[in-house]
Amino acid sequence: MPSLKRDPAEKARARHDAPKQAEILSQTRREHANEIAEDYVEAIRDLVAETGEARIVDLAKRLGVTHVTVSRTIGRLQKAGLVTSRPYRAVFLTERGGNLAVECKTRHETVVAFLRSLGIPKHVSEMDAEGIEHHVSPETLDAFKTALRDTRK
Amino acid sequence: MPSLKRDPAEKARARHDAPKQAEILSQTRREHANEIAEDYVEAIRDLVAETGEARIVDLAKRLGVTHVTVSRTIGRLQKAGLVTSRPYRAVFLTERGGNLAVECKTRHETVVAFLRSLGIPKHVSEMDAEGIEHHVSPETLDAFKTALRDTRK
DNA sequence: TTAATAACGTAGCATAGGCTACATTAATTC
DNA sequence: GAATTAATGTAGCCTATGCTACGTTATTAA
Repeated sequence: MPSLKRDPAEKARARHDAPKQAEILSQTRREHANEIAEDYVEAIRDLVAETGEARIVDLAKRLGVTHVTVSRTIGRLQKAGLVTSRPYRAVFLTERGGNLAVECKTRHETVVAFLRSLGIPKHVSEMDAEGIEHHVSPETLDAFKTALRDTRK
Repeated sequence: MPSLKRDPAEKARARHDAPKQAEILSQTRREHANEIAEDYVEAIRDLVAETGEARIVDLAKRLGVTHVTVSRTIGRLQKAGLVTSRPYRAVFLTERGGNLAVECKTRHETVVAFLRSLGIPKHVSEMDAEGIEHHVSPETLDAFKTALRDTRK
């Protein structure tokens, strides 16, 4: 019968790596909060590069959500200082938003190139990179770049 | 002055890859829904292996959230058929939950081993793997395994 | 056997991120 | 210049995932 108050020895063992694991998972959750911001600034940057401006409808199409969701999220990004927006006008990146976008873009490209270098097909690389890129630390990104250099040699 | 109805040519260009990109991002969002389930079944599996049962408090400690969050999530996992639970009792995995846990564990270990093989330090590998593992397709996982085999040769 | 306490449950709040339905604004067009 | 329509905004709903505060249950210990 499982007891409500467990053997302290077992508890200690169970808890041994718990704080460390908890910290890792908390960190991963924190990263997730940034994923959407990164996806948005990347999309805004692309649209501005392609058409000169980022309209809410086009962001909605590119991100696969409704314009309502985009509109609300843009409000949050504006509060976060990543974009500027005025009612019924296009959205643009602030300097901070632009820097983040560039960082995301290069990181994305590195991850895709690295996966491709492992022989993974293009569409799979693109798909996986979209999820992976938000969880790649600078150290790991460097390791990817190094591996790419070595492959090309 | 930005116009509300844009040049159709520019619009078409902007929208060119939008559906594809939207689908990728939607898929990534869908994956996210499974991430927490995977983290939970892994934690439950570990606790059962270590102490014979998975109590809510211990899950809370390991996952870095309060027991309330765990309790509610366990309810969802039960509805999803991944765990069994009764009030004031420990949580256990169903067969499906167990299978998922094993799959997650081996995938996690593969990702960590692969990152380690790139020269990335242990703690960084563990940290990044926690985020990356949920976004690794079977193809990419195979590529990781192959790369590991080649490294060891 | 009763009191203490650890574990768990419940109520209720917050935020993020989705949605539909409908109102409003601004650009185009007639 | 008025009508049309695309783009945007607003209201309101949903789920998931966090939380605190407080009540309840079950085990342990006095």
